Amino acid sequence: MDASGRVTVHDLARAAGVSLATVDRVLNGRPGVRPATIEKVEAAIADIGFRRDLTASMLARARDIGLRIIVPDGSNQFFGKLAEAVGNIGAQVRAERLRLDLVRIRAMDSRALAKALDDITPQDADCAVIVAIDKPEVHAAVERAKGRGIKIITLVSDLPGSARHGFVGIDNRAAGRTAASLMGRFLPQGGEVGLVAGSLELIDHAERVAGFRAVVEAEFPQMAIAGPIEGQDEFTLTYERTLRLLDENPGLSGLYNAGAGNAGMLMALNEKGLAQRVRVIGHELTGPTRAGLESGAVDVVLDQSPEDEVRAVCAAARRLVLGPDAAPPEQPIEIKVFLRDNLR
Amino acid sequence: MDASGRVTVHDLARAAGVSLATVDRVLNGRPGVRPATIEKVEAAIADIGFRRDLTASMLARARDIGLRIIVPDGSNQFFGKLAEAVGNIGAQVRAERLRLDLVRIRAMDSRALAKALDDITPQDADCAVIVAIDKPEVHAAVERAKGRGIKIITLVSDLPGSARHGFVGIDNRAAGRTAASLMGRFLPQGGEVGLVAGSLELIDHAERVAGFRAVVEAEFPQMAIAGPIEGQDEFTLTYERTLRLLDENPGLSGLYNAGAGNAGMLMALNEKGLAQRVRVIGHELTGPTRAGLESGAVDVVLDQSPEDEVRAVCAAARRLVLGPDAAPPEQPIEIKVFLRDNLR
DNA sequence: TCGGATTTGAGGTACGTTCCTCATATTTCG
DNA sequence: CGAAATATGAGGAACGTACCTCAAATCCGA
Repeated sequence: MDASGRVTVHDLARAAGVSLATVDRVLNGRPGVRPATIEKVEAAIADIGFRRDLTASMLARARDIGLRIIVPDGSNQFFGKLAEAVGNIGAQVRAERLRLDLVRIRAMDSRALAKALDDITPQDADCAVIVAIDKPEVHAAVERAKGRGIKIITLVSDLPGSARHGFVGIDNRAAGRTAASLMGRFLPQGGEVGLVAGSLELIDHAERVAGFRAVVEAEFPQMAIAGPIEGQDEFTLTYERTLRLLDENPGLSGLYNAGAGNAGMLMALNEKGLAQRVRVIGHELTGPTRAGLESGAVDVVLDQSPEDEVRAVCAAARRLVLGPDAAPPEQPIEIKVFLRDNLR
Repeated sequence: MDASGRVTVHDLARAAGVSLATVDRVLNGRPGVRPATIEKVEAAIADIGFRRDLTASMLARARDIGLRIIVPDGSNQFFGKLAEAVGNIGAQVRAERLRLDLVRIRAMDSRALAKALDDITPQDADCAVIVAIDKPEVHAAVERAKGRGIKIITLVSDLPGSARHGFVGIDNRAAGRTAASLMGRFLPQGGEVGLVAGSLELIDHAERVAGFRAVVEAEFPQMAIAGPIEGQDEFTLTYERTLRLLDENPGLSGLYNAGAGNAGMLMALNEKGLAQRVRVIGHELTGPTRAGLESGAVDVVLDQSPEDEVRAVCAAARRLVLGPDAAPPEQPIEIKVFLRDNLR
């Protein structure tokens, strides 16, 4: 240890009894080092407690870490906010040498997603971030990208069973359970609750619905469930199907929307004059849900903060590209619970 | 990857028509530069969009930013978690050249706090972090520390009207309002709710109680409030006073604890066999509240994450010591809402 | 044991800033 | 106007790591 108290690569080389060049090869995973030597260096790292100085490391590599973030396009408010968050956080992390570039593709189009992945060269980006669709062509494109040395992170929607390097998003089952737990307490003498989703073919929506169901069955047997209806996260479709749901179940006392079509659902509710009487729980703090909270039409919004998610993606990418101690340890994105009273 | 479209101090010097030395003087607030020259440099900064490269900056200054974090001692579970968070986050941010050192003093002892502040020399730390107590001796000590060039950040509990450089903590009024909003929905046909606090002389507790009251009066007139009782955040006192509260109000259907004495309150509740019947909302996710959520004795916990707060303190300190773009923009700590179903 | 392949060493430059010294230019004021 | 005070410039050495080149040492199989 030198006078500054800081353990440097030089100290490490001395401690391991090898040259600086070899230490560098080990630290940066370059080839041409015998396993025995690698072990010697790693032992020395643990021994003297070496930790790579990230500020120096970032400075020395003299290049950015590039992330290509692929976000579905369309009218979905949440993905709009996500894209916006990429812009905001991107500006902030530029000073830390992370470069975020955003690409938007048609929603639910797995071909377009695969093509966007194939388009990425190692020159473009070190890391690809995708909102996954669980289809064979996507799995294949992920494999190919990995073959080119590109790291893959799934965002919001995971790709189970694939070789992606990491996932950033909330636990959607827990979100559904939380919604049910609140709804059950809101309706202590029971009642009928309508379920709304975008599509049960979207893994996150399906998981929320399943979580909701599980808690209702286990803990609130006095509650009945109507639906789910599926509105494809589109305004008009969600509006129409909600209207029908309300007509068919005139005594409805609660509504849980596990999907994104909040505006349509709320319009139907308003039209029926039920906005204040029916307890409403929805997802994602966007224009319509925020307005709903403020007017009292919506009671609770469960939110996955796009900003937090983008930040987590940045941390994960740093970790993947620079090594495990380049970022705070991975921690799951938390589900935020908003009422009118704790809105920012 | 990028052919280095990077704007450096050299570019800045050229653009401003001054030397590198002068740019450095302006950037780091060193004396001996005419106002007119400073303006010239600042104009050039805006003009060419210069942003200081923090990785290089941190590397070059070759010293850590030191934070002295002063946390109350005692049986309060939350401050225990806060101290723990300082340890954890401290280990993480060492690689970013932040040095956190923790000092614990007797809780509620403003003299001890003032002394701890006076003990800090500029060699020890660049920045002092305190859980403030609103007393003259603390104000005075803050002034003296500022005089020595030490930055001051208040944590959890602010020091209104003082010269502290920043505050990190939640909006406690909003927390109280949120609790009331949930409680009101939990008891749609009204009922009596007991209020518990540590001490109304603690600003944060008082604000929570006030927020709770305000919402109940404005929106849930069918609800009645009993208390508040004050348990000094101590186990036995809170236990005894809760028992008395339950005896005097046998029909109580809700309990809101704005303070930290959750263990005592829950023990009383259990002893009366009311744990499942009474709706309970408390603060801070600690051992007792977590157990309460899991057993069903507690319905909701409002939490200010100590980890988030320590991280925010680090960001604020960086901003104070290195300049405004050394950290993400200041954003308030959010109130987290936990039910059993979204526990981590 | 030789020759080629692989592994290791030595040393340098670069990254963008901070902080230093010393010299020179400019301003201020008696 | 001249001397002292103040502003500015020029240049260089860190900070700790990455990445490069070239040479030397060591390994391995035939």
